[in-house]
Parts: sequence; C-alpha cells; structure tokens
Amino acid sequence: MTEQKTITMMNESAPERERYNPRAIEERWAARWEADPSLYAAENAASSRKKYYVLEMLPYPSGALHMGHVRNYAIGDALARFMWMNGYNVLHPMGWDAFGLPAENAAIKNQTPPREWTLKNIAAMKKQMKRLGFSYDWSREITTCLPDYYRWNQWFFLKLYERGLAYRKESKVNWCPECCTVLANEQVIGGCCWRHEDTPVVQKSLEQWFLRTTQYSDELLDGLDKLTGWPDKVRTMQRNWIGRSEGAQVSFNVDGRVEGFGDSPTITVFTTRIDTIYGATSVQLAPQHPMAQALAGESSHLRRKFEDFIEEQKKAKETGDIGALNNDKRGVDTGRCVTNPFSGEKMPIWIANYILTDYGTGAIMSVPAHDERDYEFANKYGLPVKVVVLPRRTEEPGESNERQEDVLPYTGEESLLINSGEYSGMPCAAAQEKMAAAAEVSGFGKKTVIYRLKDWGVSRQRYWGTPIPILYCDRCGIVPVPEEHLPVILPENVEITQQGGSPLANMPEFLNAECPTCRGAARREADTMDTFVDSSWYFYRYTDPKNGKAPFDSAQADYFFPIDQYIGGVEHAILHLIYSRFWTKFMRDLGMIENDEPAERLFTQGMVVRNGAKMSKSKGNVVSPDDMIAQFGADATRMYSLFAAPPDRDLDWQETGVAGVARFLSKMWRFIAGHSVASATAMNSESGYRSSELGPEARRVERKLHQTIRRITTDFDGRWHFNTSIAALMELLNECAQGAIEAAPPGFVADLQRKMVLLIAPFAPYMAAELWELVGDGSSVLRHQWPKFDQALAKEEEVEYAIQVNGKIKGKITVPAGSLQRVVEEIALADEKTIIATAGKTIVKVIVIADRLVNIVAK
RNA sequence: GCGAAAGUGGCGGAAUUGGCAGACGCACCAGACUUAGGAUCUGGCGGGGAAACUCGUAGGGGUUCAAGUCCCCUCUUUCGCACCA
Repeated sequence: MTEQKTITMMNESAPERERYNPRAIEERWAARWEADPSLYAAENAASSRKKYYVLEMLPYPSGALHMGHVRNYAIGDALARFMWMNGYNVLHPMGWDAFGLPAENAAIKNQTPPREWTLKNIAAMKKQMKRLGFSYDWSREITTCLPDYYRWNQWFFLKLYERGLAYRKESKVNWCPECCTVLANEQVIGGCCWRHEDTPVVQKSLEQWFLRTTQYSDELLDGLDKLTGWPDKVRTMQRNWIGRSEGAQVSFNVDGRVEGFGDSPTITVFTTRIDTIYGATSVQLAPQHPMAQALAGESSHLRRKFEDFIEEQKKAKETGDIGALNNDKRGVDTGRCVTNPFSGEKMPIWIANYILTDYGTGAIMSVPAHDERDYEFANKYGLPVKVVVLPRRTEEPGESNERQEDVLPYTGEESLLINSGEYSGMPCAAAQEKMAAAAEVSGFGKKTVIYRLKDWGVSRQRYWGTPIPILYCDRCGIVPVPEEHLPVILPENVEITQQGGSPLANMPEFLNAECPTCRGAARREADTMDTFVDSSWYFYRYTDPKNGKAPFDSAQADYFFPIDQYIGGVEHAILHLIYSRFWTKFMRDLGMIENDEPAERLFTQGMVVRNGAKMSKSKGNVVSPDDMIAQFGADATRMYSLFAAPPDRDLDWQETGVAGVARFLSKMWRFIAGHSVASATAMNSESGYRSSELGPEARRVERKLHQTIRRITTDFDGRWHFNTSIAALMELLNECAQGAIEAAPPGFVADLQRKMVLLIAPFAPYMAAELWELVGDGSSVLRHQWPKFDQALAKEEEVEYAIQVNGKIKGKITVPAGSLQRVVEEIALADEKTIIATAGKTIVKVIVIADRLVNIVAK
C-alpha cells in the first residue's frame, strides 16, 4: 500500500522530488549496475594503473546474509570505493566457500541434493549482495564446489604429494557407531554423538592424508614479525598456535627388562630446563605412552589406574573440560626406575594423568623444586624436592633471611646452579648449552626444538567436498591420479541416506578405476578434502578466475598480490589464516608466485550484537538485512553499520539508530535534490567561485567542508573510524541547513553539493549515484576524483581559548587565529574573569597552549 | 590460573600527540506547524544547586601548571590460551 503511494509520488510534481525514496532509487540503480557490470570490473595485469586488492572473507552459502556479513562487506566496500575514487585499479571480488557439512545435513532434512541446495543459496545471497549495492567484480566470482575450481585443489594436492608434503598416516578420529561415520569435533557433545545422545563416540584409527604444514613452522613463525599490518592479537594467537619451544631431549635408561622393549630400554623426555636435571626426582609418562602401557601390564593395580587415566583424558578432551583435570593431578608409581644420566641417581617412573601424549615425547623429567606442576605433584605424593637453582631473593641481600622452601618452586632462569656436580656455580643459561652439548657427546641427548603446530589432517569421510585424487592399486600401491585425468568429478547422482556419511565409499561406479601405471584394477580414495583447502588459495584464483590450464597465471597473481587489505572475522585468526599462509609459501616454492605472505594488511571487524548478545536464532535477537532494507533502504542499513561503532569493536544493533541514519540521508537528499538553485545551475555553471566573495556564513560552510574532507580522508588513510567520518558529514550538513547558503553564489553551492555527494559515495553509493546525476558532471561518481581539501580554507579564522586558573576553567576568549602566544597571554590576563579569579594572588606562571587554552598558575 | 583488550550521560559512541569531557546519533522533554502523523522544524538534555559555583570518565592512590589519556594497586566485563614440560 505504502509502496504504491511512494512510487507514484516520485513521478509527481517537483516538490515531491524532495522526498527521499530509497527503494525507488536503489532498485533503479541496482538494475543499472546489473546491466553494466564493467563498472566494478578490475583491469588485469596489463593495466597501467596502480592496483589495490581489497578482499572480504568469502562466505559459506548458508542461504541468507546476516548482519555480520553486511558489516564486513560495508567496510570493504567503503574502502574499495574510496580507492577507486583515488584512481586505483581496484580488485574487489566475491565468491562462495561452497563445500561443507551443512549441505549434507540439508540434503538429509529436505531431500535436496547438496549441489542444488548450495547453488540455490548462492543465488539468494548474491541477490542480497546486489541489493545492498556492493561493488563486486562478479565476472571474477568463484564457487568452490564446482569442478572448474576444485580441480585445482586436486592439482595442488598432486604437487604436494610429488614433493612429499602430502602423506598418509594412521590417525584417530571420532566415530559414531550408530551413524557409521566420522564426526567433527564440534559434533561430539558430552562424549556422545550429536544425533544419538546416548551413543558414546569411539576413537577409531583410520589412515588419513596429512599435509606437512610443519615443514614451514619456522617460516610461519618468523613471518609474523614482518606482518605489521596484522592485528597483534592475531599474530600472538598464531605464535601460540605454532608454539615453538627450544630445549633438549634426554634419554633415561630403565633398570631391568620391559616386556616388548627388551633389556634396559630408554625413556626419552623433552625439557626446556635441562639445567635443572640434577633436581629431577622422577620421570613421568603420559598414560598413552607406549612404555606406560607395557609397564602397566605388569600389575592389575597399575592396569586399573592406567585405564582410569586414559578414560579421564579422553573425556576431558571430548567435553572440552580440560580444566577439570587441572585441579586433580594424579599419578601412580610403576615401581620401576631409571638412572639419571647426569647424576647417576635412580629415579622412579610414574604414570601421571596430566602428561600430554601428543606434545614433546609424552614423557617428562619431574623437577619439583623448579616447576609449578612438578612441585604440586611431588607435594601430593611425597616425592623428594631437590633444589638445584639458587632461588633469587627479591629483597636486598641484608633483608632476606627467608628459607629456601618459602620461595619454591623457583622457576626463574636468572640465577646460578647448585648441587649440580661439575655444573654447580654456572648460570642457568650457560648450563643449558653445556649440558645439552655434553649429552650429545655422550649420546643420550641433544638440543631440540619442538612445536605445537601439527601437520594438517585433510581427509574427511564425507561426501560434499573435493575428492582426493589418489588411487590404490593392489600391485602399485598408492598411485596419484595423472594430472591430465583431472578433475576427479564428485558424482552428483547420489542419495545421502546415512546421516552425514559419505556415499562415495559405497559407490562402485566411483570407486572402481583403472590403475594408470599397470592398467590393473584400482580403487579410488573415497575421502574428500577438508574445506579449509578450498579457502587456502581462493584469493589467487580471483586474479585469473577462468583459467582452464592452471590455477592462475603468475603474471596476474604477481600484479595483484599481496592482498592490500583483507577483512574478516577474528574467528579465522588461526586455521584459515595459517593454512593460507602455508599455501602461499608452498606456491612460492613451486615458483608460481613471488610473494611470501598472502595479505599485507588484515583487519578483523567486531561482532554484531543485539541487547548485549551475539545475534543468534536461539536467542531470538536476529535482525534480517532484508527487513532493514525494506524499512530504511540499503544505504541507511550499510551506513548505520559503519556509524554505530568503530569497525574493530562490537556493534550493538539498534533499529532506532538505523532510523536516525535514514533521517540524515533524507536531509541530505532534501539539501541537494530539493535545492533548486543548485540543481538548475549545476549543469551549466562551473564550480569556480572565489572564497573571498563569500559572506561569513558561506565562508563558515566552506571551512567546515574542507575540515570534513580532511577528516574523512584521514580516517580512510589511518584508523578507519568511519563512525567519526559519518559524524563529520552530519555536522557539515547541519552547518548548511540553517539557511547559511541562501545568499551564497551558485558556483559555491554547486561546488559544495558536488563535494558532499562525493564524500558520501563510499558509504551510501545509491544516493551518491542518484544525486550525482543531478549535480555531477556526467561522469560516474565511482570513477570521479576524490575531493581534495585545502588546509588554508580548512583553517579557522578565530580561535577560542579557554582560560584556566590553576587548572580550573574560568572563562573564554576569542582571538584571531595565529595570534602570538605573548598576545594571547596578555588578553587572557586582562580578562575580567581572570582578574576576579586571581584577585589577591600572585601569578607564578602562565602556560599558553596554541589554539587551546591558557593556564594561569596563581598562589 | 596465565595473557590481551576494554570500563566515559538513560543508550551507541566522540575527545588522533597529556590541554575546554560528553562531538555525532538514539531516546527523552518543551515548543512551532498541522491534512493530528511513528512527518518536519526550533530549543533543551551528565549529577547537585535559585544562582555564583561545584562534583563528575569503574574504585583508590600517584606524577603534572594540567590526567578519560601516563604510573601503581583493586574491582568488573569480554576475548584468547589453558597442565605445552
């Protein structure tokens, strides 16, 4: 009903022109942009212009955009438009991270094939994006679930395999016996399957494919130092994830025989504090350490404890409640001993629940005097505490008469060794070097570096993913699919019956193949790739998306890379951003690209929340972008997402706030479209005018204009606080609104209006396009030069100084800009308020801060 | 537990290098116009006080002519890590 009304109004008399009708404007321009996609198309590497690559993380096609997407894309789009207006050849693409589990779940639920479901969602979301007016180069769109994309995943996999960076290894997975399938970690709830809440998940060993990310551990770590355009938070998270740790390995000989390990086998531990080895009073094994299993087999008492520990660890891991183990360190003495290779002392072997199986060697030497955990453990079980590092007294030597026990455990390294044989008296750091060297000479240890980063398991026992291009032949073993046979097509005529499971394993027509080497019968790999493979290199494909001979042409990638600005959520700080760095380094080593890192700068935007909570269906606080567009228009919706908070902070969505921005846009509309003087003169009047012929009111507007240009330009160049950019635009409009330009020369008004339109273009592209047709020069607003500010015109003519007496505001004075400090001081001292405030006191000092204040210190 | 970020009106937030706290917007209040409307315009809007003035940026202390901003302690919130040997 209201639609009818507003639309007819648009075509009515001139005054109706003053009414801002976002829907009509936006739909009209969306259709025009659709018809002419060249507007947002980047030129390729042959371009003579300087490139700028701005990228927002590609979405999973869930079916509908949420406000988090809108905010992410509004930030990127504002930047892209700004860079366009600054003359850059901007690459601003969009695509779809289209493989993944939800498509399989939807297939089960709705009986829709995953491909159909996914493509339908893509179409819906693409429509939303277009409606929002984002400046994407759709000619470069990529969809990862289509063969012309995923064939290159397969191609890369073959390259990785050739270079020994893809390998097969047995590994544990979560398996639901009811579903007969592997579960992702997120699908394990309380140790049970998410679909079968009473069925405990079992750990199953499967042969899986791994990518050797650890090959690049050091480079991935060191590269972080150079990524100064990335948030410190992300860099720290990645550093912790890679977790480089320098120390030493030491082997201890076990006294006697161990079943399955022979006589006097060795237990190897990893330690970062080999200097404290004289203080070791036991060796501790993880419950799943191979020797622990053998030792536990020796008594039923041990066996029982041991199984408890394994059970606990597993449970803690599954429920994610690792903290529970923290408070309850427990262990059991195996009754067996090792010999300390340095001191020759005998030390008991314990099995303890808190020793990690998959870190280091799964075994440690326990030094209670110099390690928090070992100290706690030793106290609980009455193990000896042997001090071998002189605890450093924090107080002056004279005052410190506290006993050594009071400062234990002492974990510092800036001290000297004691009770350590020939190493006594040595500083810790020096001893670490000497002892590791001595261990190496004697053959029972060496200096080692270990990492927490593990190789990347990429096998998924799922359907909706890239088939791994490998064949298994009884005669030839593992045979990679020859490059010319790619792509290995993911069959589409499948029925997904098992819940979540891959039907590929049950499809003879897919599985059975000919061995390319011996022509005999071979079986295809039925697993598909982790979807993080798709997103590890997708941004390179944008530079050459239609290439049928290679993932991309190097010349295109070298021109556009690195990405100048990557924008996305912080939830991808680790996995996606490490995998894609790994992939970049691998491609560089293949000679495909020149850059070492994918992105020069990374920006992580805050979440969109409502009523203090993240928007989610379960909380019922979701706001749909479509509703916002229908009510307020795309421009207002986008602009509000930039105005309500700085982009790096969380944003609290308030509909009244969107209405406020819509109100501003409406005023802007009236000021420009409704101002007949300007629109009539715009076409035939040059923007030329003289600043000197302006009256004081127009002069004030002109000054504000230049201040606004300066504000927005510096916000883009620097800290991206678009909230203040938009606030500045509002101030500018407020300055204009009060009849200030009624009597101004038309040339000035035309110039003012044009610049205002240019200034809103990055934030409200629809309105800018529409108004530019009224007041512009016939060009595209997107390609028009961003306005420049003039420092001289931006400068205030008069400056207000606050007068403080002893730091308290007492009055104000106004002086011409640029007045000498001496003059300002004189005026301030002569001011009536100053005289009253300083009466009876002596003026000790006067401080003048240019253009700000005068502080008079009086006693 | 460790680490990081943050804490400013009724609300979202400004204050870029220590220099007038509260820009801009929302909500609210009053008024104007009125085809009585969730439109538009004008004005007000941190607390106390009639006013002069005074208090005020989580709390406490400090440095400084001057502190939201720097330093120390405490509290709260969010995020990350969580036995990494």
